[in-house]
Amino acid sequence: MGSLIKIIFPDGKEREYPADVTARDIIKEFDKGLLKTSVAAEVNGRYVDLSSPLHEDSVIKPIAVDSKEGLEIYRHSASHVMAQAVKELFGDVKVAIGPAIEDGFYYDFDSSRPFIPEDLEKIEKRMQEIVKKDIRIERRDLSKKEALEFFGSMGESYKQELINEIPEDKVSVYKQDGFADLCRGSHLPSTGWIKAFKLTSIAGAYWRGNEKNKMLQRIYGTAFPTKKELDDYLYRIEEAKKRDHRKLGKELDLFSINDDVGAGLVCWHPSGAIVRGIIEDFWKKEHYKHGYQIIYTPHIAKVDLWKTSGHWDFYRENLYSPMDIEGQDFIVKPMNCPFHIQIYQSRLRSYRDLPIRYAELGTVYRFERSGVLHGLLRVRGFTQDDAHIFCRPDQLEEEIGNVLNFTLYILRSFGFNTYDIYLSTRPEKFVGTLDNWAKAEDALRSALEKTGIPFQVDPGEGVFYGPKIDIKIKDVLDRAWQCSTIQVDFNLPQRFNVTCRGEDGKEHQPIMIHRALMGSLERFFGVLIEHYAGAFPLWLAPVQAVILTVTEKNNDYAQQVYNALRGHDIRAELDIRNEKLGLKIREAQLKKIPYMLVIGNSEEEKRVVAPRARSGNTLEPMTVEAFIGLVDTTVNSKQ
RNA sequence: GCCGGCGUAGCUCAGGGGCAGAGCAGCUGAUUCGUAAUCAGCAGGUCAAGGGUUCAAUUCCCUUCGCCGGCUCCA
Repeated sequence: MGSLIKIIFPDGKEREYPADVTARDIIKEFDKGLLKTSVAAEVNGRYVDLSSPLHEDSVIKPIAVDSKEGLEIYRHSASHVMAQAVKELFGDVKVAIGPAIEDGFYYDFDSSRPFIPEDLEKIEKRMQEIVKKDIRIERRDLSKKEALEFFGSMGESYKQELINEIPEDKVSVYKQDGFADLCRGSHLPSTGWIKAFKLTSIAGAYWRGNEKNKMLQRIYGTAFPTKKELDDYLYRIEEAKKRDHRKLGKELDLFSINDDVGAGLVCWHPSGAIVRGIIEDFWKKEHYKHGYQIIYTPHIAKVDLWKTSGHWDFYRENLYSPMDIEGQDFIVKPMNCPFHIQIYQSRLRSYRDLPIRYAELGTVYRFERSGVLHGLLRVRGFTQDDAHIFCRPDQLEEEIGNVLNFTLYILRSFGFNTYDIYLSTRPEKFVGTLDNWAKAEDALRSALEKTGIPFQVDPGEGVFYGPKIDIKIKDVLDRAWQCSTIQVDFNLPQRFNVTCRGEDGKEHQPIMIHRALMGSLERFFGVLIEHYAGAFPLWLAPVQAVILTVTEKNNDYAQQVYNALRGHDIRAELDIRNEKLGLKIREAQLKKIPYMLVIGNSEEEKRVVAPRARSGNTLEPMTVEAFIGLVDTTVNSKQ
């Protein structure tokens, strides 16, 4: 008291203040208007409440409600308001944790009675009341002992458990009315700040994410600074649902997953199969170009193969049970690698032969727990675009670089230009030598750096047998799906005793690289459907053009046009039904067919077609040859 | 696997202890039509499956299967 501290403003100016000045006072003096939009302040790199007194020389920066940090604070306070509402409405609940998340917030409760959807409305209503009361949110710093007693007296055992794990002596508690929560902060000044929120769903969630613990009830919600932003968000969610590949898959007749067949097993319908066929053809052509050899291997094999590989021990949970064939156990394959190794080992290999790159569109089956299945994105049977590269240590870096560039080239061909890339390094349990790991990690890292694309390192997240690069693609609901993976493997070559004859005439062990570019065709197709909202670009579209007649009088000419297109390998359909043009266009539009070729009397007279693009644009009438040329150019550019 | 919700015609969905409903799609007929729905008629069902309660179950209860939202898991 009496002493002064030096404050550095956001604009760099300095001024002195008494030592108990609050962040609010300073921001107010700096810019009064700013106070209305600031939810907290960043002081010396730490977030503090506006009401916190500053005790030392500080660099201060207001946190705006619409900044990333501000929104997080805003939502975190919204989750506290929800918890208060729940505690008020349902007396016997205990609170667990309630953070802000990417699109909103959640809070986990331990409640003897499960929440039902109607409860959400009740809770929302109570939240409105709490917001209306504009209750001050106050911070109190307590010693751990005080905090333990405080939460103990309320029976909040989860909070006690959390307190016990906090290393510092002091903890902070945020209070609003009778509700108090253990929380690092910071928070909004009062509940009245919360303008727009909505509770979205109820779900079970294990305490601390561990399935051995009790399952709690989680309520998800979201909050935005304005009603408009909330509405926009909810609208975006609705729009995203329209792109859901499960919905579009049915509407566009692309695939089905049928109870009678079994959960997680995909049937590709003709239209979906055409897209898959095009993807596969493209994939094969590019693999030959990039020095791969394409192979085929069986769907079942003796279980011993997977005992040797180690999968039988490590991943038994995910393998289907063996079937007895003439007294020997066979299983349906969960991976392709052992077969590729067998092919490698079918004769003696020289170091001169390496690298050997075997690629296969291999269909594998893995048991996934029923709760995790999800359309095409998480299934029990799928086709990997798999490859195994056997190379010498000195070839590793170049091979990884090639694979990475190849992957990006393929993904870009399908219109995917942004990804999340992760480099996972050596975990605690690992096989192979430290030296090899270091070399492999360096090879992966340097290959990634050469692409210039940002990536994230996940320390210790590698598989036990080697480091890896994962590339994730985001779907429209912003869920990230792993497609591409590049993994170095020191383990399998050892287990199968994979060797090559070296320059010195002795046996050497090559390194194996596992890689999948699209991951699985099923998942990739699912992501593709959502990416394009079912409106596939011309080169992938199951039907590229449909010929629509105005009346039956034009049938003969329409048939000639159809034959011409078919003759040029254009996937065309002929709609000569006795229906009005408007209906035919509507139906073609709903099927998302790229081009509709309208043929009436005037087109027939001039021997032309009148194309209408999927966008709704009508093009100038053109000859069939001109249209074929247009299709060829567009297909070649993959637009 | 766990928590919650759901399962009715090919699709989207309403209904509800006492004869099972609509729209679209389908079929038949009429209509010959110019850029997102022509009109009329007909047909369509073990109400997911199995068990229980009841005079009576599609409806209420239990089990199983599947789907949806999460959790956990994901070589």
